[in-house]
Amino acid sequence: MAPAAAQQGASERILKAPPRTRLRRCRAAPRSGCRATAHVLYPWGRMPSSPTRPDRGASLRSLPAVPDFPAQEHRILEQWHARQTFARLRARNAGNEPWSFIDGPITANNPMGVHHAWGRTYKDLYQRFHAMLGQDQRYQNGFDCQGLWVEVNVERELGYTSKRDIERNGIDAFVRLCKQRVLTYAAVQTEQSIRLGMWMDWNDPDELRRLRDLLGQDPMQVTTIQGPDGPVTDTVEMLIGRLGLPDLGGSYFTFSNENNDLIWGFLAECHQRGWLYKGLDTMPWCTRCGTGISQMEMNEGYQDREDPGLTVRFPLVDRPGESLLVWTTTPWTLAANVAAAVGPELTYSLIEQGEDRFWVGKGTLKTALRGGFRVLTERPGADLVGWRYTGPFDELAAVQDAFAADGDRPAYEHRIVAWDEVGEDEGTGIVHIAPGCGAEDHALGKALDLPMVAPLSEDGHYEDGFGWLTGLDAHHVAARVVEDLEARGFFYHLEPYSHRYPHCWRCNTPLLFRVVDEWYISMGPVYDVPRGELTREQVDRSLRYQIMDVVDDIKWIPSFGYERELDWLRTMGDWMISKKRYWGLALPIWECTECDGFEVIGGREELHERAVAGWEEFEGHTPHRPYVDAVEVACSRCGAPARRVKDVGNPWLDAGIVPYSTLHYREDRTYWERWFPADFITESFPGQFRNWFYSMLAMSTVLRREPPFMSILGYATLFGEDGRPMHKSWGNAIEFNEAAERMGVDVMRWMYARQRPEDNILFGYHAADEARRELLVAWNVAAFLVTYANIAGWTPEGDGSGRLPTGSVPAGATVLDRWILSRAAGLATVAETAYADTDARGATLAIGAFIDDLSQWYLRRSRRRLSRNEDAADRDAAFATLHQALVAMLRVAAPVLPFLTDELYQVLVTEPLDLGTDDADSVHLSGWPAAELAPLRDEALEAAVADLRRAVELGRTLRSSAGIKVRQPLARLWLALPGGRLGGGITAEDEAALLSLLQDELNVREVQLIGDGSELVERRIKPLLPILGQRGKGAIIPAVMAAARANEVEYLPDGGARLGGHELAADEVEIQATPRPGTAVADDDGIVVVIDTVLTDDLRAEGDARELTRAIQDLRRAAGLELDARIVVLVAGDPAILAALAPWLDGVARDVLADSIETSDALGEESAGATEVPLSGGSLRVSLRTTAATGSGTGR
RNA sequence: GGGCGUUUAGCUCAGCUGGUUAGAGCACUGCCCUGAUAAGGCAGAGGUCUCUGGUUCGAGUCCAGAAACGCCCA
Repeated sequence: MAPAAAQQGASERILKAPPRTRLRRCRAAPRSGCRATAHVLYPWGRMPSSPTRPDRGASLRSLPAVPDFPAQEHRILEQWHARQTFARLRARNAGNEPWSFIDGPITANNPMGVHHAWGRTYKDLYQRFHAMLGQDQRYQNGFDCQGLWVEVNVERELGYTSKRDIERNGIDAFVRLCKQRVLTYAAVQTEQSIRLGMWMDWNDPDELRRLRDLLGQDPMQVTTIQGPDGPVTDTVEMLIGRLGLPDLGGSYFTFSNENNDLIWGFLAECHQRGWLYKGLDTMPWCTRCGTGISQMEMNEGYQDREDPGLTVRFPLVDRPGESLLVWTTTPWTLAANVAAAVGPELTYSLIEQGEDRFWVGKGTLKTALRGGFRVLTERPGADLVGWRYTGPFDELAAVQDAFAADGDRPAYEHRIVAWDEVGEDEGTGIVHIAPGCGAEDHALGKALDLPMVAPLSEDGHYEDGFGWLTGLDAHHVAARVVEDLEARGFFYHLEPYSHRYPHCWRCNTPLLFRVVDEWYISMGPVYDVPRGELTREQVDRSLRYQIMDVVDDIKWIPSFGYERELDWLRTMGDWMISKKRYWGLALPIWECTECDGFEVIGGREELHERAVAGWEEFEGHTPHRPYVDAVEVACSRCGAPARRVKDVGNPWLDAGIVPYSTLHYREDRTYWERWFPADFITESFPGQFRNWFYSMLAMSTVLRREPPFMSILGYATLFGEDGRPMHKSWGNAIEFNEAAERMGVDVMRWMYARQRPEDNILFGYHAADEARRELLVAWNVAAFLVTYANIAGWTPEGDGSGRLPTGSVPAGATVLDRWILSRAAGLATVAETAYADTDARGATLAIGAFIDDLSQWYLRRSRRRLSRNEDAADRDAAFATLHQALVAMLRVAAPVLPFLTDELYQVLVTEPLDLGTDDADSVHLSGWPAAELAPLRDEALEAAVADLRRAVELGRTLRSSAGIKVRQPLARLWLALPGGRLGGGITAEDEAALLSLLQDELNVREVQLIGDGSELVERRIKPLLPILGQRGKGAIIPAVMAAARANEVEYLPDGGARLGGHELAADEVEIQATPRPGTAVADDDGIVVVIDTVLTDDLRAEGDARELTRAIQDLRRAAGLELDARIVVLVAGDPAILAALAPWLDGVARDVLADSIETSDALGEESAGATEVPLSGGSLRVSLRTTAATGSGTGR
């Protein structure tokens, strides 16, 4: 605390004549320096001058007018660290009822972005809320470590261009670099997450970097790291493999031994049930990465691309002179052509062009052909089926081999086949079929038992047997193929063709299709009956339906997630789990070198037992390539050695197992049962239905047939402020670190929390400014409290046990005090329901509304009570109320705004109560306040104030339209209320107090309540339509409403009314006051306000006095005076005006802290800074000077 | 081609189980309040609630169809 600040607010000002003595109450102040002080008070509160004030030590730390959120957040982070705040929170809740959250692992491959911060805000805020409820939690963050994305980045850093580079330089070195990269970014993301305010069981980032460096030196060196239960010593490689396990603590890493081992177990389980198989398929293939791309991944990589649109001719063998015209955008696949497909239902035309005769789909004649033509005949596609044609590359050895007779199968020739999928939207209506180069082609080829020509190697070059093509890169042969076809007479036409084409989602290489072996988990059959009608046996056979049953038990937020997941499960193909890469889960599949059997090993122990060779090489290593590849087992079918397939696993396996691996499913079943299933998970919806959500569901269904999590919150996508995806080259990208330091993370968290999760968020500094302004209002309220509490010498009192008394109305509280406290209690209740229901938005909006009420109503209406109040008891009640309301808000908002709330909590609670680390010295240790605040709730009062505020708005509208400033007092205001009462259900005393508030707010000398009998208003009827509708009287509504609008109403003695010939009961109508036409009135829903606009001289003079006060305050501020600096005011002008003002000058002096107001008919020399103040009767010149007595004051 | 979502003011979005006169924030204009002052308030302007049809006494809201956009799947 700055010494200057500590000395502030030393004296209490009682600004009233005549002189008297007053004792200031001594507040409970644990620090020294509190003593009762007597002040002699002079007229207008002149104080004995005292340049240095007594240091009472009990003042509140003053707050800057404009907070520096980022700087403040850094200070709070240090404070949390120094005071072990999080550790104490965990200790306090340990053993309580658990609330289980499982963190979806973030890929530790790059610094985290602002889009990660969105999800991580949810993760943190719900954890913080449940901690405030006292629930025990695990707080384990997760890092996703294995997979192609890490490999690609490491390759880039190394400048590698293909898999051959990796093998040449050693798989072990490459895998080690991948591990190092993961550790690097795990450390970075840890630091960033801490910056975001996430409370998790974090590793020390420096320790992660140390392990990374040691791994780089020598993975086998032994080192020691500090675990939660003591030091752990092992080789560096093995320590890294044990990260996140109980003895090391910290974040979980999906590359851990335990994670990998449990996946082995899962795959072995799948195998036992017969669901694991090797499939041969054409699949999208990235030639750079040398790997197949799953359907799921392919969907992420569609991009616009221009390809050659090539039309070729296939001469018909049995119809000399006639050819098929076939169109393709992938000329490289023509060498693998096997058939030409026609739509059996389509019509085909034989046309003549010069010497040539072509068969073309009738619907494509105009687009496919070039130049004039003549139609010779037409035939249905079905007629063409079976015709033989000459293929474009029949001379190639590979083609001849594929077409040759093989066993039972006769030799094959190119021919026309029927395919329902053939369309006429583009091309020629005749489709080139290459079962070795396309997924659909492959399926068709399988169905028709066509031969297959597979032209490409892993890196996308033609295999042997393709003549001049052999060895060429398929990406770059189009031009030469076209040349070749032209030379040999197969060419018809070429033009560029733009379309969406799949690209590798990691490296952007256009994908090709290739025939490969991959490993799959069967999802089981899809039955063509509604789920409800499936038999038990059917479900037992089909994993997809078992998963669906699990999905039924989960609460999806937003609810459409449920349907999405089911839809995905209904339509998904088998789950491809293999990838021909290096860094990842080593698939535990050992293939026999002799027979076609394979073994699936369920864990490291089992592998050890069954190993027949190579165990020594593997021992001491994590289960990664290349060491695990050395182990051989014996084939259980034929006894021959079996070797591990070289594939690694799909990374979603890694993330999907975490509800088991991180909850110690294998080694501590009691622990697992305590935390499984998770109560809550949250991730971004797009994509995860088929990724993390799916893999967790699938794995948990196989292992337990139970849901791994009970509720799931999905959120949408983050875009730049311009509505486009964030992209560095578009200039709309914002890095997390930059955003954190420029706007502050609380502002960011506020934006995220108030966003509707299912809507995409537009993120940027403009939006941040809006959010920031909301928080500034809360800040201003606190700053105001601190400033004036210090001037008044007020500090909060503890209850003696390190706590703040909450839930009781301070002695001497006004109706407004009780109102804001009721609002605070209501806020806590509403926010609790919202948070508990995973509705951070609801909580955030409620907090925002409360801040608004606190600032716009409570504080604005209470300013005078807090600043220039002669009644200390009343003033203290106001301070106590404002303090309690503010602290209540801080506690409710703490999960969303951990920094801002704790900073203010320090100032308002921790410091003045002198709380230490044995107490709740942080808002995050203060517990959830709803129960404490509940006794303060008074809903009738809240309703009454709502009415009052509406009346105030009407009054302001009237003043505004009459052109009368609020500063100008008015004689009276008439008010009509529905039912004649404010709200209803409050005491007459409260009502009177609220009306005097109205009087003050609208600056009128008198408020008169009027009934509907007054000549100012008339009765108006409002039929209650929903009630009428419910009672089946809908048909009479038009007539009733017409009468109501015309005010043709007959009021009945029982409170009912007759309208348009229909009699309505008392409870079917509401009778309201409405302005009688022609008066200066405003109304809204039965509230009517009328103002008296007649100004008397007396009223004008009072208005002038307020005008003068305003002007002097402006001068004070312009002169940079301290809030409590004393002044002398000089006023010059027309004596008549001065005379009219005279009765009000004492009041003015009091308000502006003037020792005296000197009047004259002309200003002297010292009036250089004088200002002209226009008043009703003419203007005055006003200036001021400080008195010598001015003290050090309250700086701001 | 199928599924899901979205469509309300210039922009971003509220609008609960249908109730007659559709709101907020930002931006714009004017005014006001103010020792919370780099904040705050009021007012103005700005809308065929995407379109068509239906249910209903009454539709932004419910139903059906269409269109556009987005996501997912084929």
